[in-house]
Amino acid sequence: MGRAPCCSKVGLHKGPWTPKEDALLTKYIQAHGEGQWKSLPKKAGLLRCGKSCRLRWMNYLRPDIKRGNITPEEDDLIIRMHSLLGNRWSLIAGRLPGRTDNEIKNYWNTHLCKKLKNQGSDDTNTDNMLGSPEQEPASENKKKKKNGGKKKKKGTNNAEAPKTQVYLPKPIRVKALFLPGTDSNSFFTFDSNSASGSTSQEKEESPVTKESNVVSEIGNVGESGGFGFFTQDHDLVNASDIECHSYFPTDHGTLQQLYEEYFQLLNMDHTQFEMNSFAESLLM
DNA sequence: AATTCCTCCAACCGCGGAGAC
DNA sequence: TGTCTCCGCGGTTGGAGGAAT
Repeated sequence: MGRAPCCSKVGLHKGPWTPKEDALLTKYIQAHGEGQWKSLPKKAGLLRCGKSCRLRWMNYLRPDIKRGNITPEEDDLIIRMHSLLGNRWSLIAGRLPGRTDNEIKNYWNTHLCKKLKNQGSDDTNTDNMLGSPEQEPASENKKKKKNGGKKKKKGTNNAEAPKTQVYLPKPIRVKALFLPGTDSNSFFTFDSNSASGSTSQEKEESPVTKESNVVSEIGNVGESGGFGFFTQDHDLVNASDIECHSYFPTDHGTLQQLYEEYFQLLNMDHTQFEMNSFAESLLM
């Protein structure tokens, strides 16, 4: 007995948005701000569910949305971020100002997946990424569907696809931090999470071992648009303020040093950061 | 010109986390 | 502590439009 779709209420519109609906939504949000999505449609005079309104606003109507083709620089960044983070579209989108997670997800599924396959890269196989589930391009799914394939439900394919053993605490969403007075590379997104959140199965392997793997993976990222890290005092240090601001350190000694610094923080009982945070912080 | 196939992307669906109660 | 509601995310679908036959 599944949950009823949020738009199942009789009389609510579904499908493409009309210019009139867009105008109503935009006008309302400009007057009252975002949020309260549940009650927003009623107040704005829209026959839509709140979820639909949120999606429309976030993906298309927001004034800071950048429309148009993905640039080669963005393309490159998406590939590198994806190799590190897997299908964390919102995190990747957070690194690309004006781009939405939906847009990046679509772009990945339609362009990059294909491109990387043609290049013989294994990056399309997300099994080796940080906890991302295996994923096929949308077109592949569609072909399956056309051949009589059924919609894959979350959590129903565990028996078929063996779970990866990669340690991955589920991240908690935290708003991106904007460090004033610097360029767009200076903002910094991180996840905070308790390292104790892992399951007994996940604990079988030492976090040190797994995190070391992540560090070695970071080493493959190559140059990145700046990064930041935590100091012992937990201050954020913006990479643009330090010498190596534009390039990721590629020598293992530096990486090892950063990793050890991170691991010390892990051992502090009041502040524990998950490995993803570390990896992300290095990327930012 | 008609039909089929393929690609792209806007939008929907279901799930899980966080916070309120 | 358990339940409920809201929000946000990732996966998936469906249709429009272009390309190929």
